[in-house]
Amino acid sequence: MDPVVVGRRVRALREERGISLSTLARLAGVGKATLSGLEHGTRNPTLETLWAVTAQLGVPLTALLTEPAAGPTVHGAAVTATLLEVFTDTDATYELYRMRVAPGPGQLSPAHQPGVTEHVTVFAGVLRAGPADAPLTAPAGGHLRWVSDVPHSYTAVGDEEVAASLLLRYPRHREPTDQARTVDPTTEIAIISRPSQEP
Amino acid sequence: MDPVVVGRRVRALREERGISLSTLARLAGVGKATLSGLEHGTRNPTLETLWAVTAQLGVPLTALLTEPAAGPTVHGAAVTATLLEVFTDTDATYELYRMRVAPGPGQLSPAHQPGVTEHVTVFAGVLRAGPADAPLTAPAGGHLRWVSDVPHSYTAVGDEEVAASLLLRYPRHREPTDQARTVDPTTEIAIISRPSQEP
DNA sequence: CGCTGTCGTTCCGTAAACGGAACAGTCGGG
DNA sequence: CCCGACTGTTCCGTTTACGGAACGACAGCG
Repeated sequence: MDPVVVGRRVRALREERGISLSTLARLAGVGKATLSGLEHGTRNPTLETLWAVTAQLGVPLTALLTEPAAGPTVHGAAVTATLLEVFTDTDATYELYRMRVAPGPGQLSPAHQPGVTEHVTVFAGVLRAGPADAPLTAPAGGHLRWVSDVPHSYTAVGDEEVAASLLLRYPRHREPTDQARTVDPTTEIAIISRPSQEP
Repeated sequence: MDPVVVGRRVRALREERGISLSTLARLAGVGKATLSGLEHGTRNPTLETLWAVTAQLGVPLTALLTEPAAGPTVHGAAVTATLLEVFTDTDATYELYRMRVAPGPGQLSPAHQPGVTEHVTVFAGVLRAGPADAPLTAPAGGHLRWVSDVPHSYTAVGDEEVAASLLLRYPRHREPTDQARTVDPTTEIAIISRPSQEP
């Protein structure tokens, strides 16, 4: 792990909050020299120092050291999705992904079960996604939503990689499939990136 | 964060692999005294030391530093938000939260830095949120977006608790060189929702 | 112009984290 | 028994990360 990367992230997080190095050092109870060296990557910070700084920034230590893939990640032709959270509600099951779409020819995904909807929030780049016969387009900051019981596509418009969050909503209608539709992330992810057998 | 907890995890990981303290110290290239003190929590380890040890154990640093069960949760009057992920892009830093809004009187949050936008996807319930003087409403499946450089509110409509995902976008700070003002996607969003001008 | 405050960096003495060596304790073989 | 190889802990000199102070740069104000 590169201490320079850690330092850049600390500085970025600090500047986003609009507080100065001196102020953050005082709030975190560390010396200004320590914080300055930490942000430049010229020091080899102590766990205590990192903890004090990140606690004041309100982020977990993971935010600085997030080199490994936190969750199960799938790679498709153009789409790379990381599962962030799965949770069930009274009437539906939700899966929240962080998605990246590489520029190029895009990717086609098969239909989901009836009633499944997808909700995409675009962070960066321009994304064209939705039903294969009528895709929608959204720039950074935009939002897309469609019923994905038909084949649907994901395509990055332009040369920039698209970053987005993808929410899949599976309505709870009792599925008597013997295949024990579990909440196993791997099977769910497989649906996204890889054609699965239609029943 | 308790260094004793970190030490216990290191020792547990090491013993799971059936290797001795001496050999791990030798493989990781750290002194036995360092590793012993680290496992006992009597030292305040350096990032370099932690990295060397975890690399030999084959686990990410987060395995030692991640909080049990979840990230930090922010509790407000009506809003409970847990930070899921922080990631930085070329243009901005994003913080993705899972948010719950309890029914009843809402909650008012102070303004963020200029250019910061919030993106909310509602999973369940009906949410009214946005700038305090002009909030927006979205049912389950809906999506809200606003520029949060003004005080903004979160309110659950009805008796049902609201579940949603909240994305905070902090654009990278670039001091206003108006002559070099390029087509920044943030600008478009700002115009749509609220014309934020320099004071 | 100086005065005053804050910005971030650099200098420096001190405290402590570091690696190497020496330490007691344990196991198995000659 | 003795020995050697090993365990993990403790001692110690060196290295270095630490916080405080001093520094130059910049901005607002009289």
